[in-house]
Amino acid sequence: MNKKEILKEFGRNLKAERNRAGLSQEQLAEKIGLSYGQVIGTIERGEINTSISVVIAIMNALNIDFEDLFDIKNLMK
Amino acid sequence: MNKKEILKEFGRNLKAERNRAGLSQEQLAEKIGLSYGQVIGTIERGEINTSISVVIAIMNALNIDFEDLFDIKNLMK
DNA sequence: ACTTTTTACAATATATACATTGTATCACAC
DNA sequence: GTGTGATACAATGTATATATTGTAAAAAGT
Repeated sequence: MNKKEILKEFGRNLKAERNRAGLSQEQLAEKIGLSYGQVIGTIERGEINTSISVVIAIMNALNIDFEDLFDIKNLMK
Repeated sequence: MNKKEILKEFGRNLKAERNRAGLSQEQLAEKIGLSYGQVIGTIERGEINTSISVVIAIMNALNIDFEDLFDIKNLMK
């Protein structure tokens, strides 16, 4: 699994989890301290390789684990 | 736990896991496709907020889990 | 003591994430 | 059909991670 694929799957998972939590991109952005919801959009589309601190903030905000965002079994391939 | 503390603990854990694997900063950098070992040094000192793809590459290279690098219980506080 | 390896630290250049604003489209409610 | 909220997408500026090279010091081995 290459970097681009990892980021795309991360984006898909994030979108699903965010919707499950009933939050808009804007609401999630505010919750984790990002200035604007557009950033969440770019992450969900797999366009940017965001920082570990943002990922952790997302995990906290949505109350989910690393495994909910990244499929470990696939990562190792 | 704020961002700076998270990055510092991440750095400490990374250093411990890297030593456990018997790799130098330089060797780990090469293994995960970073150009130079200095970058590993800055991560271990908690100076930079690196990308999720680098963290995943580290997990693969050292054959460890997210929990080995970040203490989930503390992150939530 | 000497050599070798590893790590720390500094400086500069480049790539890219993030901030900010604006526009357009889509979906849904009314 | 109109209005409203959510998302996609573009452009520009700023902040920061990474690339690259160099020097120094600390650590480890001989």
